[in-house]
Amino acid sequence: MLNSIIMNLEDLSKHLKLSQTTVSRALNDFPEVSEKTRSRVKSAAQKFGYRPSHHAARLAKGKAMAIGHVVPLAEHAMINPHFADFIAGAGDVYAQHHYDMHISVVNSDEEESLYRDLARSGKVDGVVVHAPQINDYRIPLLKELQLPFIVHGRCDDSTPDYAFLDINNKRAFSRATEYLIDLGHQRIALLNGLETMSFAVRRKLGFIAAMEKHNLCCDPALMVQQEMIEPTGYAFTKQILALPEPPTAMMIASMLSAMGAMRAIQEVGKKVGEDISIIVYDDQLSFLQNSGEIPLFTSLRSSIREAGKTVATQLIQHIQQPDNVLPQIIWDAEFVIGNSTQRLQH
Amino acid sequence: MLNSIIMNLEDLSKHLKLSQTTVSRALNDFPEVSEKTRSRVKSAAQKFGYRPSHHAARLAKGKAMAIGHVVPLAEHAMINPHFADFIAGAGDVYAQHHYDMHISVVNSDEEESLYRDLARSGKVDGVVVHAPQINDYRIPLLKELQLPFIVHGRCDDSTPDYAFLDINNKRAFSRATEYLIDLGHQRIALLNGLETMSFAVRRKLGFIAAMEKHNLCCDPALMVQQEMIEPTGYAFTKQILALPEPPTAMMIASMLSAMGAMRAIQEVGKKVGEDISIIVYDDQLSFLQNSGEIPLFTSLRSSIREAGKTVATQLIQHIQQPDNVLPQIIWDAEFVIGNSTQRLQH
DNA sequence: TTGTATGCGTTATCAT
DNA sequence: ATGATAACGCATACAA
Repeated sequence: MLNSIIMNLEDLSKHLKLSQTTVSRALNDFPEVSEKTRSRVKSAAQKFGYRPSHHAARLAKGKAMAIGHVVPLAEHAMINPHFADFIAGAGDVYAQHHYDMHISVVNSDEEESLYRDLARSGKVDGVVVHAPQINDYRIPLLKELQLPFIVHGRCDDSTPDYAFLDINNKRAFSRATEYLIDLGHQRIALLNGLETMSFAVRRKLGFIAAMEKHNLCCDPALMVQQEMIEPTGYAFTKQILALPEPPTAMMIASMLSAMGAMRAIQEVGKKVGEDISIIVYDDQLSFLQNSGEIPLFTSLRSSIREAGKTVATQLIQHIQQPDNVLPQIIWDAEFVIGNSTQRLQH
Repeated sequence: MLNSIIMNLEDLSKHLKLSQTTVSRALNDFPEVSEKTRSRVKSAAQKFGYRPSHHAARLAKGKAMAIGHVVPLAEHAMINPHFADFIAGAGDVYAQHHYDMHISVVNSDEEESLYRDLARSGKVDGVVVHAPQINDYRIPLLKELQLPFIVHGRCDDSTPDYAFLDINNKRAFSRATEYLIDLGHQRIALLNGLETMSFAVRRKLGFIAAMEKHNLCCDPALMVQQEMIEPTGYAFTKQILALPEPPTAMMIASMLSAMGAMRAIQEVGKKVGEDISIIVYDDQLSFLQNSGEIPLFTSLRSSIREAGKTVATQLIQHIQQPDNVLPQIIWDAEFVIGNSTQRLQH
């Protein structure tokens, strides 16, 4: 390959003594081009390492062939550990469909302006909305801008129609809580995520529904909403284990929190499963595997990477065929029995 | 704002009864435009929600105003948990400088082709090379393609000149190992990362250098190279604790592995710090904080998010002023005493 | 099956 | 201080 020369379509067509049109058609696999010409063109392109100018092609076509992801992030804020796996799944799909992935890291106060720019500048053909909030302003904004989008997660139910992929978090948590109750547990703690996140609200609703159905009380001292990381899981678990009447079971909203909870439990000399039962929501992050023949934790699980794939696929389909209306998808989390739950011993 | 209409430069200039040239100059803050005209143009642009077409501007300027990041990823492979924090740091800098971040997820076998496309298509003005390997083919490739790049990490020393930002991993590990030796430890385990990664090789070199300096033997049974995640840390630690002569201290290459090691240690009824000392390399991932007044772990630490910022800054500087040659930067990891190390008890 | 001419929406050059 | 006109490098409607 002759990489010292950078060729454009004009150079290449002159070299081949063909028109730019024909060369363009040959490279883009138009059917009317003769096989002979096509192979001649393609091998020349290969030889010279020709690649069409991205921006020229996009300008001519009027399509960005790119999807945007916006990551709101204050200076010292935590970046959501789920993000990488979601991106990996979505990025995989983009690559297959020859779409580009455009990621913007942005201060919260500039976020609206960013969405406007994304829509009007033609940088992207659509966006994925991450971390939906209660009553999220982005849904009406994106509708106004007429920029195709799909939400990973859900806003509250009062929000008008929009496309999303979400887990049935309420059902997942009510079901798992009932499982603990069936095992005889009555004092059950809820280690939840921040309640600005709609998934956390739904999980709490599911938890409460199960408890109330069985006439059990939700002790506020056993419930917390906080960032789902190891240290917070550790601290809260330490705290509730020191209560006069500690819980015998816990519902935990993430693997990272569960790691912290486990550390706290072991530190006070108790055993997960035997002395205290745990069910954890497992997003199957690639670096936090809860697998094996019998997994460490009894868990609710769904793959966030698969979610990324599905969201990306749906959005691309819609962009390519706008009459193909974006769906509302709700997945049920899988419930997997592991080693962290046992019948309550008396 | 009137968002129903999408205006381009021509529309806007006609509305203002000015030439496109003047409008463009006003919006791009050229000095020759009168203040009166500029403010008139800008407020009209604001009013109509005008944003210049991204691809048209890029085509005209001949610059992509974008930086690429390539994430090689097989179907079921793990995505590096460090990636998100690095991206957060880099993305922050891109936003400040009005650069776009372009991320490609790619199968390893298509990676070379992707780099060629990135370079020739003008999609990006430069790339960040992640996870450098021993004798990494990407360095000569990117040089051949004349695409500006900077490596996060380092290849082996035989590789010709290239720009990078790396930690002095060898010194970090030799220093920390010596600290353990000074505390009286002699049987020290090394829980390292995969040895295809150059940082793991350097860390091992540092470990061995310290041990040999003090005439201590590096028992192969106490050393492992594996993916740095919780389950592998757990399994290896379980294994070495069951040896007839278990180690009294461990050097661990990541926080995730250390979480696993801690779980194994607690499970056999021993205490981190008291019964076994641990020093961990802490990349300060935002979701794995090892902070507090006295941190849980004695650690070597450096912020991967800061690394992302610095790498991005350097690359942008070089792209904007190519005579501003890309540097080779080596940071020393900070050594912080926490609660996981103690003098060996006899 | 191939070629000609034009458009995409900017920025840059050269006038005025 | 402002304007007319020409790139930028493709894709595409229309012609042959």
